Amino acid sequence: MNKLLPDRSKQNNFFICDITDTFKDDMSSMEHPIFSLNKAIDTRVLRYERNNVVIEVSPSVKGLATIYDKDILLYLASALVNAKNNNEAISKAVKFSAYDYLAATNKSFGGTQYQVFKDGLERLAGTRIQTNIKTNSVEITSNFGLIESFTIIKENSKSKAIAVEVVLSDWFYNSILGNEVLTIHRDYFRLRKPTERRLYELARKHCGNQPSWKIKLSTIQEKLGITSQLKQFRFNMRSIISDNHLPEYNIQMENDVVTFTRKQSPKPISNYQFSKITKEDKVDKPSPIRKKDSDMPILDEYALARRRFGDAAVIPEEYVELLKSQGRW
DNA sequence: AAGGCAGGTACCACCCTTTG
DNA sequence: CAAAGGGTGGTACCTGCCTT
Repeated sequence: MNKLLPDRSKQNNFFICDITDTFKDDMSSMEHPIFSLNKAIDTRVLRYERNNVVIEVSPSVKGLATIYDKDILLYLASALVNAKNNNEAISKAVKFSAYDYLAATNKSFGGTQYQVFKDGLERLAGTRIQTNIKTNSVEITSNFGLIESFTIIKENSKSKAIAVEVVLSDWFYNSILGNEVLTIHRDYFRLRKPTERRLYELARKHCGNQPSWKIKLSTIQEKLGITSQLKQFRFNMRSIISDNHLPEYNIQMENDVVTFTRKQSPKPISNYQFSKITKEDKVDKPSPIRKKDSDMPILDEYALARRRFGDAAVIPEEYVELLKSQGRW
């Protein structure tokens, strides 16, 4: 019987960068499964091709980064975004303690957790992504890791806290500078099954604030990155549906069509918080999205707004007005 | 063909102990 | 008491064999 993990968190919200969605522009509808759902070491090369854009995810000998390893990136994104919102200086190199990470992501503090944490860092650093995204009709092939490097610093003087310094890749860091922030429900970290975690991500992204969203079972299997047979996946889906653990969304399945519905009525859109942007913040400051030193593809405001308010949702006029007043629309 | 089922592998939580 | 480490058992995805 699959039970939710205990809730150890005291925080209400968790800000993340939705890093699997940062290959924007011509790839806006892409949901490439970058992270492995398999618990066994996964050394496959994942390849995705669409409209002459090729994305390849290659593991190191340690295997592909898993969906659990992604927690590290979520934690880092959260920490950086919070620091940025507090007007603190941020950089690509981030130092933090393993204990803080475990606490923030609802994990226990057993010795194995520290080992798992270290293995996760290795997989994150080892997993390489290669893509040939075109910018200004120049095709550039770039190859980068999920994180650039990491250093474990053991402090044995006063505390035993294991400090870790992670250097983020440009790709990830720029997505934070670009303010690509969504809030995920804290119960995400209580989801035990990798499949459940991916399902929540998909629901969050595609269903958003819409009342419902339908997708074929075989399509969702592909988007999730599930490689087992369809019959096996169908069986697993039934058990996930009967568990009904996903925060914010219900799932139903009929004739191999999966339907997501909101658990509660969506928040009134005028109360929707779009990543803490207020008029006061923005008017006299350049938009972080338009950072000059950002060499990543710039998201257009429309795509950004669509992301915030859901693909089919109407973008609130006041938000459009806000953007217009800043010359960003 | 399609579903049932068990085994492999690694991960994670739980419990307990050690360390400062 | 908080932080870190170790051992053990449950869990999840995938694979492949077996049954219907």
